Amino acid sequence: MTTDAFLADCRARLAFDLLSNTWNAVVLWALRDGPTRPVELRERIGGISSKVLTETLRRLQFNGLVDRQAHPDAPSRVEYRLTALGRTLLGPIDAVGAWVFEYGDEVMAAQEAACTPGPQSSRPTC
Amino acid sequence: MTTDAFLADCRARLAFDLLSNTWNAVVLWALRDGPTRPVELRERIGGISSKVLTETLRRLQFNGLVDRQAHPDAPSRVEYRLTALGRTLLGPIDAVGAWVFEYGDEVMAAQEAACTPGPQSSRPTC
DNA sequence: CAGGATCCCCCAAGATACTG
DNA sequence: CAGTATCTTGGGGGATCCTG
Repeated sequence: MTTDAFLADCRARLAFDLLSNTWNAVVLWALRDGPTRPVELRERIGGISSKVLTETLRRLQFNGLVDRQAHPDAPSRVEYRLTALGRTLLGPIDAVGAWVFEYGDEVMAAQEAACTPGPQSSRPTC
Repeated sequence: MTTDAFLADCRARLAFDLLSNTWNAVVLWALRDGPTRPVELRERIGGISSKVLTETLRRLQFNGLVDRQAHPDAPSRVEYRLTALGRTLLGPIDAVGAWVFEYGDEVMAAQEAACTPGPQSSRPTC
């Protein structure tokens, strides 16, 4: 369904660009349970630097998917949360996530099968 | 649903890595209607160089999502097609695609709204 | 704690040209 | 037409240090 035109249709690639970052989807996902502070996010996610996290959040903000809230009283207390728009993206993200839990093994198997003469994977070592 | 752990769970990020390329999803999509030759693919997709297309196909092949078939008689006749595994990814991809057709405008609106003082988007001009 | 400023690396992706 | 070989580049992403 949807449309046959991912192809050359610039608009259609928008979403892929949104998910074409290492961290965008992960951060969105990490925000799914409500407003969260950066520290919290970093703990949940693991392996993301503070700098990159900030960059990612800014990017998501720019695309209207995430909302920044500086706590009035406390100085160093900030929270980020999904916007209504951002929440709608959880569906598709979940679809992708579900796929991995079902077929991830097959992909890894295929990788190893082709590994001896192997070229480049999108994530060689894991 | 699925799992809360995208986070630090390496395996969970596999799928995102698969979709974290500019062309992976697009090419998979372009293959949805059956075996296709490279030329055909390039025409359908538009804006992809032969080199990058080949790279992408190799990558998808390596992950077991795509299948290469050299035509026996004709020399320069090759076809690529989705494997069974690759076909299962069409679902999630479609979910993402559907999302864009529903909410793409809102994203673009958000971008323009923030455009005057705007930082970087994942696709500034389109 | 939030997050800016720097420096550096790497590689996906573009352009171009060439072979079978 | 299919595919490879080079060369180049933009920018994502890591590490580190420093501030309000």
